[in-house]
Amino acid sequence: MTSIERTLRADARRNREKIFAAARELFAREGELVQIEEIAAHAGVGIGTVYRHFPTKQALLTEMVRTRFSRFAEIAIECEEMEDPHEAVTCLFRRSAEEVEGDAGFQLAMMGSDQLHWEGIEQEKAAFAAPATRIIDRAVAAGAVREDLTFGDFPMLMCGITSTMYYSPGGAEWRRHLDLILAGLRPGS
Amino acid sequence: MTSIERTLRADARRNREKIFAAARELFAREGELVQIEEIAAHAGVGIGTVYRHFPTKQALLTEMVRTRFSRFAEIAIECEEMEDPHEAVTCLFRRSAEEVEGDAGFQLAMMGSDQLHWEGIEQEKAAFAAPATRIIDRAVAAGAVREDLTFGDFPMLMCGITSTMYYSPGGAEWRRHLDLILAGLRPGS
DNA sequence: ACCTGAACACCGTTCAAGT
DNA sequence: ACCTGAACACCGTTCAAGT
Repeated sequence: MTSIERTLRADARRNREKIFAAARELFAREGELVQIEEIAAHAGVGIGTVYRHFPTKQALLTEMVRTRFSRFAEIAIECEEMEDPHEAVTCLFRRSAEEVEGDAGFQLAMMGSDQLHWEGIEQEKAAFAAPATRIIDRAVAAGAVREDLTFGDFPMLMCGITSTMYYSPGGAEWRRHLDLILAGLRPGS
Repeated sequence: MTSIERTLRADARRNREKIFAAARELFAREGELVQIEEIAAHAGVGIGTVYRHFPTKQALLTEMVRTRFSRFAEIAIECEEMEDPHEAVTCLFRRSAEEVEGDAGFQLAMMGSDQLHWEGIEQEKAAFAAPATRIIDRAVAAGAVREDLTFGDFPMLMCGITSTMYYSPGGAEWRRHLDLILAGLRPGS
């Protein structure tokens, strides 16, 4: 709980949480198509209350992406514990992708994670980048992946996989995409 | 020139062309952010005239994507002429990607090329699919790429590469993405 | 036949009035 | 302090009036 949330009046904090939960559910289902009025209705508050807690629609969505994204650091840390350097890399890609599955809004966010759209989650990015970089560097050092692989490739490739999820929803087509990507990481290009 | 364009009054046809040219330029530069009013102003006509020629904004954009996309078939046919089966595949990916470069609107279209958004270009898709399928099947038969590669992988992978172009504009980062993809197509996964 | 732009609809955002 | 929803702004789309 942040200090802002701590100092909120009890009813205001409940409202904030209801708005957040509604937004999360609807954003996951409908992506950027969610309307503020719909979120407000679903949360049982007026639109003005939504704007009191989140200055813009974008700010609300960013806040949700932040919480979702923070899971990535945990995943990376878990993958890092794997013995085999190559399996750790595979784990990093696969589990990150699975985390995005089923949340259209989060997928959109991941597609543009380099972009201005999603400023404000720098801290979460850094918390993920540290273990993820170690995983990739270790695999490079062990000769388990192509020697020019860097952490910077991760968001780029993730963007591609996520695009497949978003534009070919429901199916498991993205797993095929992932497999081809992983094949491309093998050493000796 | 389609039969519809042929039967248009001379001034109407000129207007249609001006609208189309304006839309193409602005869509390439601004993507989906282009406003109809801006296109109309740039073409020197009223907004009503834009709607007379194209029933919706989406229809106008689809029409432009259609002309852009028709280049893909030509590219595929040229790539097919290459001696080396593997080089033909590389050519197909690289030149298709280059065709999309520098046109933000077209990139958006390619990202969702499987999707409803871009219905109405089936004919152009088929004209591209035929030579592209031959290129890929030939490379598979020659053992030049992984044996499970199919034409269906092309739009999926293109979607990924195009996402990198769109979300990391200007840079050549997408070429890195392409290189990793191509590496993933090598035989023996 | 075709063109025009005022008017309408929709949705993000603001703010005066209420508790 | 916080909540509410009518009102505003913006942009896609329509349609009555004009040539």
